Amino acid sequence: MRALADPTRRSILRLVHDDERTAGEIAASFTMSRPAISQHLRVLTDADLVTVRSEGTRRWYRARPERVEELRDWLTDFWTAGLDELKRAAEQEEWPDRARRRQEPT
Amino acid sequence: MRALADPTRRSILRLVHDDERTAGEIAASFTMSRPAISQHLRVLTDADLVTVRSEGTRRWYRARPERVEELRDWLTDFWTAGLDELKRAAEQEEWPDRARRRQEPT
DNA sequence: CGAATGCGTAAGCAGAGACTTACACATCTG
DNA sequence: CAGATGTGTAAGTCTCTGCTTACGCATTCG
Repeated sequence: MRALADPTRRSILRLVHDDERTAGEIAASFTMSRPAISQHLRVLTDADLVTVRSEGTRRWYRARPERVEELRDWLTDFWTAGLDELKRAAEQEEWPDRARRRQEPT
Repeated sequence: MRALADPTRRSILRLVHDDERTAGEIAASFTMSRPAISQHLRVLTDADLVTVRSEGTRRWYRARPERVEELRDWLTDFWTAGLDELKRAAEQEEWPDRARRRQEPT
């Protein structure tokens, strides 16, 4: 989710949507420095939104469409299905008990 | 999009999904300070994800479901429909012309 | 009125995030 | 092997974000 929050990363994702591309090719599409793109690519791969394939010195990147769809489905679920359970969970916060857990619900 | 990137804001959104709630009620659901929630509510209202209604000294918040669905639709479009145009636009970056605009594509 | 309630805003701070330049490393190529 | 090529990593900077405390401003209520 956070990976998609950045516009540059969204652009990158679209670039490698149907064509495999090398890091250099991708970087050439932007004005910013190559390392910056490399870091964005790292975020995207960590989020499993793209896959990498090494070929010689080059690294080919490709999007993983199923992951984006996963995210869209999650967004749907977030909003409709299972809402009641989630809401109840959120409301539990209203009566804090001693076992206070880190604030990182879905 | 950025508004949904924060987990606290997502929780708030769910809280006011089907019930109108006051700022105080919402704040009581979290461990963090009330002003912090107030700021999150501001982000959400700025993003038109919730509406506010003043009643006396209280402020009632409610989610705008259509906006979330809008976002989900956007995500779908982002990934499927209109992809070619968007991709072409992104690739234009490859040949930067003098009129360089701020890096903020979709 | 004046105090109390319910909120938002201001200001400050610590940490995260998106860049940069400089560098390291692997792989091809002569 | 040595240089060139393609790429990731390190380290530093600047800005944004999410919090906090302190305060200000309406509204209600005694």
